[in-house]
Amino acid sequence: MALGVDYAAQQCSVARTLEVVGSRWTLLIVRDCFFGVRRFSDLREHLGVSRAVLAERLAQLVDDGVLVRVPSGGREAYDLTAKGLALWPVVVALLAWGDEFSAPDGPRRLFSHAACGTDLDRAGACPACGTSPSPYDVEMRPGPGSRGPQGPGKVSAALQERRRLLESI
Amino acid sequence: MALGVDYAAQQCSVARTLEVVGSRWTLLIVRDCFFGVRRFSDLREHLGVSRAVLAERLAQLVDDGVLVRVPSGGREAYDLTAKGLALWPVVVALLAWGDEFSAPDGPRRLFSHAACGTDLDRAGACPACGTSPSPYDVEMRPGPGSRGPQGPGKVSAALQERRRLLESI
DNA sequence: CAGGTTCGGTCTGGTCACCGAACCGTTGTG
DNA sequence: CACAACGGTTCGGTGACCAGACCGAACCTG
Repeated sequence: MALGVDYAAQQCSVARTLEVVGSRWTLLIVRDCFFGVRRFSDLREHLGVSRAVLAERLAQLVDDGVLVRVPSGGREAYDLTAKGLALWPVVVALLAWGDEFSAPDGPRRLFSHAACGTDLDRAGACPACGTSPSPYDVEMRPGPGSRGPQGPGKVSAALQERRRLLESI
Repeated sequence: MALGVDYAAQQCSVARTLEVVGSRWTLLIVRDCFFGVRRFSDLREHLGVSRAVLAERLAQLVDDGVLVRVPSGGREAYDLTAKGLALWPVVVALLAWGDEFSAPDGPRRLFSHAACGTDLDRAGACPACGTSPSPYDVEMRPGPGSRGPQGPGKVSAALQERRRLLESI
């Protein structure tokens, strides 16, 4: 991780993972990528992170093979790679814990299996199908804990719509 | 999180969770608690974190209800609360990702369901029973990626033994 | 093509978190 | 009682993070 980038002698896989995604903002950037935020300015608007840090994190994530930088309509965009998509269970686990202990009004977002419409359980699995759908097959919509868009920006507004994960905003 | 503790306006559960466990070392401390490390000096020996930071993190985790401080044989110890135990899926998800992408020799540790002896899958579920066992019912042992104790300390040595999770070292 | 705007960054100066090392009070132990 | 181990706290030094200024390239706009 940044923050004194290495957990030195740690061989443990948890530490190895945190070296990649353990820095401040990194996992929130990854989360936003799952939500379809792909552009520098959109990430900046939605996260409120400083330009310098965002640039550094994106470069690091590209370096680590979590994201790829792709030109898109004359501008740059960042897409999750297979390695990045594999972080979905991490995001789900963090989300579930936050929903359970820090969301008194209930989840702010709900996720459902697009194929069958069933809401996912806390582990990210579809109770009806008995499988854990890929994020491509997951739909997101506001939940009871939602208090409307959190900011005035177009990204916050877009994330209030029912939408498919990974679909570009 | 420390590191400029708050993700400000972020209402998202992922951000809320990271405010609690997103600081450097925090999740490694929690991981060690699952492994049975309970004492200040043992955590320090195993993690190599500075005294000041460890003290601050432990105090914060107790404040946040993830750990409880309990006297144990005249000394202090830290135990996971129910809220802390609920972080098991987060640790499992990070572990799985690290095993998949940063462990060329295979996992350093393997986990099995104590009740039936079956190895857990990447999601932390028991393929034989079809359930995700509580960490109390999980046994840990060295895997193919293990290169022996990573340090000379008694904690590193103890973690090379086959042992039940959460069992005090 | 001149002038302005948007985008995706880099640079800078200040602040705050992290680090190693030293210090300190309490609790066993010989 | 001397002494060590434990669980911290305190203290400079270093480096990460922040907001804000600056900058080059691409794209309108007239």
